[in-house]
Amino acid sequence: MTRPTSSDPKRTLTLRDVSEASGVSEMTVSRVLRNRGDVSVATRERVLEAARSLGYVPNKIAGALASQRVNLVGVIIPSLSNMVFPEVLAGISDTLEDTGLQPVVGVTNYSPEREETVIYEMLSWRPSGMIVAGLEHSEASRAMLAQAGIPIVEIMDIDGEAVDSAVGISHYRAGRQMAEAIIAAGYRRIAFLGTMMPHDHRARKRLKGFEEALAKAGLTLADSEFYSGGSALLKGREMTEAILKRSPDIDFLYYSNDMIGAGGLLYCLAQGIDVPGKIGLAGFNGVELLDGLPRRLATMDACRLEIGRRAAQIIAGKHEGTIGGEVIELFPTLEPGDTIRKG
Amino acid sequence: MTRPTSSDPKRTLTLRDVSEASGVSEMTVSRVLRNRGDVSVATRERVLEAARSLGYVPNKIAGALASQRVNLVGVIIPSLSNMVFPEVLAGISDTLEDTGLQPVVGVTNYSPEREETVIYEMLSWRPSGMIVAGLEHSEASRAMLAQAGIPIVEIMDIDGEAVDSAVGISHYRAGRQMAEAIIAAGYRRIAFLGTMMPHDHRARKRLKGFEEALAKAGLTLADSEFYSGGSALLKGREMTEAILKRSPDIDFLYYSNDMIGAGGLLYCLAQGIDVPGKIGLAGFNGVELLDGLPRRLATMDACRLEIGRRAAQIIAGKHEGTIGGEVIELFPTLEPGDTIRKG
DNA sequence: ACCCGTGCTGTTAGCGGTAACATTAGCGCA
DNA sequence: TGCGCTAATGTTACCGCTAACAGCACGGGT
Repeated sequence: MTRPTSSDPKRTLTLRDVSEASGVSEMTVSRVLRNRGDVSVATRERVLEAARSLGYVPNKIAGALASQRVNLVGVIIPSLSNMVFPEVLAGISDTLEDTGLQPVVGVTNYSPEREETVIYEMLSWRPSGMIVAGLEHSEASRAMLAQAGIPIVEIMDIDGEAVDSAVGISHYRAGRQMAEAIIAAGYRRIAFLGTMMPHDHRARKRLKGFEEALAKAGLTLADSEFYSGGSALLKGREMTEAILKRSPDIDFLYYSNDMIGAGGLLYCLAQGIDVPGKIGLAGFNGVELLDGLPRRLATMDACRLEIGRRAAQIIAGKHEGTIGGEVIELFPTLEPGDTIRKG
Repeated sequence: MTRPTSSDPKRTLTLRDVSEASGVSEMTVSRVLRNRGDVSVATRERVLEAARSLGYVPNKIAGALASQRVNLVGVIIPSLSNMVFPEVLAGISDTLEDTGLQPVVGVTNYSPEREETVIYEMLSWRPSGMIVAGLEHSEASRAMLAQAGIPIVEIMDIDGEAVDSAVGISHYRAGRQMAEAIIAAGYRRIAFLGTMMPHDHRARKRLKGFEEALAKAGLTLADSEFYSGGSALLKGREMTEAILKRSPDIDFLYYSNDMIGAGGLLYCLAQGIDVPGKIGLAGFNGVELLDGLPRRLATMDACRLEIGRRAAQIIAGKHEGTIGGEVIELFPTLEPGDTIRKG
């Protein structure tokens, strides 16, 4: 109440103010502002001018309530602190851009309880659709999503049952594929390094596929190391040091993500270890960061941008009409980089 | 209309459904669901049970319209694709967590026009407060924020005039301080490497402070290199190579962010250049990533978590009462790392 | 002349909640 | 016994906007 603000806004403006200022009914103002229905050029100009000069900002809350339409799409992801979800988001925003829909992000920190809360909060705003990372949710979460009566797209993963639609890759198969490539390249004493976050289902599925492919070749994991929290690059370095000290005969290190893989790579190079001759390395994700490394880490692109795009398309499409769940599987490409022996 | 969903939800539920199911008035249901006012234990139980079994999710749109209260805080940032804003966000979420307020993120991609749109959209949901990165906005943006009648906090930067409140550091002084430290360490042929994004005002201010401090010591930038887009780590490497080839007598490289600084560091180490003996390096931001590098890059912590926290506190506080803009300056600490000669 | 379509504008009735006030029952106490 | 008080619940009037329909002037076809 102290600082002066231009043209004292004691009360926030409504359609009525614009209507009075321009001498037409509220309804006509509403029509002008939404570009809907027929309005003569003259009144349109007059209304726009009035709205602009007053600094009117429509109240979407009232609008949404009256029209039963909300241009929001809820996007629920576990974390923002690694590069993977922002990239999915970018794909979503791009695609939603020219549909009038707008993404609203919620973060769960890999906690199912938190996810439940975030979904509940999100749904209470009656969005036009929801994009949720992963297929694993609490019973209550699944129920809420199923009941919501809006298109739901679960992303990243397709190894499981979707509530409605799904777009993603098979992490299980991604793990297998990487294992097969490693075995084909002649590595035999293979170790795994990853997170121990119990709720990173996708990392778990990759490991499962990986181990099964090893088993098929008569191999088992030679060693493994898990971490949680902290700087991934540093953890990668530390875990690599630890595992190589403990099991010096290891000839391959499979990391659950590129960031720790990069840490491991830097460690190996600093130690003068022959990569990929003596030890091979591989990560997962295809993060941009890797381009700047002294040597290109083998990895597997998780199709993040594409996943975002497809998910957004589904929402935007159903928004227009079609009903019915669809599951879209994308196929990651193995990028051998310079850290797996050729052939 | 094809897939079966549990207990067919043709129409979405309202208070009335819960009220009928539990035999009390809508008002009482509303009270129970919001924990407000006196309700007997018996009816409370009954209502909760009914709500739960129906799977009722309240409609916040209607609630917000009726109560003229929205528990959202708009957060507008230029980008999600470098680690800095997610960290600010983390600070904001943490602090908002137990205030009943919820952040909603908008991304501008460093475009003032986009920012204007995002602010407009955001305000049209009548949030309880807004947190906006930077002090530079279009006239229209500033006007909208000023008129909104809600607490506004501009973050990251304090070199300029705030619409309402501000929390941040002086990038200008941060640049000066780094220059002084570099000069004090005995470096004289100093180059700058950074983005050429015309809208990264904070990087610009750092450079300005940096150059002024050089000037005071009778120095000027020996060379400079700019980039845009692409993998920052890779760009850092490439720019470093380019600048060192062009100006081999450079003895210090000041990077506008840690990511390109890290790329430069990796390049120098790979080339066997004596760091910090022959060439010193410094970045800006204090990103976690750096912990995993072979050598710790000199940098300056931008207080990102703290900025987020303080901004959120201001919003939450004003939400409760106080009015009046406040400007909080935080002071980044110089972390010399291992890439500046000692004294 | 009549009717009907078309272009523009206004009126009415909610959307699904909540603030504020009204109502009722039950109780202690003078 | 009757008053005032509190606890528990209900009633009414919106919140700011939009869907749906109504009104009206004008013009052209028949």
